[in-house]
Amino acid sequence: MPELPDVEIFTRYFKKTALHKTIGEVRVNTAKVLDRVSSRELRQSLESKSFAEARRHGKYLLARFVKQRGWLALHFGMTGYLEYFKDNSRTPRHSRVEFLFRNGYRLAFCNQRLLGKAALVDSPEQLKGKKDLGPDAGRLNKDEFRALIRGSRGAVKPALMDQKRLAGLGNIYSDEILFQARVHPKAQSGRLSGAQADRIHEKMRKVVDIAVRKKADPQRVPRDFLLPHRDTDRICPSCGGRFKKIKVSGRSSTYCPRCQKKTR
DNA sequence: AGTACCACCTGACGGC
DNA sequence: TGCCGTCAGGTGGTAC
Repeated sequence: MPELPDVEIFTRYFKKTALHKTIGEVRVNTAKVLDRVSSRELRQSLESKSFAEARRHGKYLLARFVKQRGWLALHFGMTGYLEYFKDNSRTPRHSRVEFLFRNGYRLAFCNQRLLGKAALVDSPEQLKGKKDLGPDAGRLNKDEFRALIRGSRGAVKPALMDQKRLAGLGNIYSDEILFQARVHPKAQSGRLSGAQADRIHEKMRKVVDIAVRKKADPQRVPRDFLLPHRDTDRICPSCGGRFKKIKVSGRSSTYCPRCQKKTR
């Protein structure tokens, strides 16, 4: 599930539940999710420390811990989420790493499929450098976006999803943004008009903003979004036509052939 | 610089 | 009921 809006919600959840509490123990249930850090190293870095702040960049959650400098970086893959719960309640099924606070609660980093990652980095900047991440999609202004999107060749959808260009958008929200901007996912990025680029930017800001306000819950976004129709009736809320499903650079893409023409 | 394909994983779902 | 292929909102690597 996790794209920018989801990770934003996770970050807020993390802030509410995990900041300023002493970590008594770190439990690694599935070492596979550790990215270039051993269980031992993770434990030694975090035990008897606490998280002092958390932020998000693209699809990453970053949490700074204190009494020694360092940041925990979480990437959620396709099926990741966080769960904060009381020590004596049932552990979530796919809990891979757990932070056991001294207050008797735990935070679990859950992942059904093991595509998520937990890593330690020196700083958010170091992570951005290491992963070559572009600016966050939620904090990109119109001119930056225009230059970015028109400066790339190939189809517009893979450009939106390219984390090196701009960080945070994935398959679902890229489809949503292009639907609202009325641009075909295979439209050539470099041939977009200034007006089209600006429209995509405007919709990107709008979609991200609303999705976050609706807690990234597809059931709660407005009915004129693509999202609530994508896995249900597949009827375009704008024209009443059927959505089409195609592959665009290997990812399944849903769009409305009547509302989203390649050229306009 | 693009794209296409594969790999990494688990689990749900539909067809037979 | 069971087996099988397909698909899923992630990234990273390879080859062309």
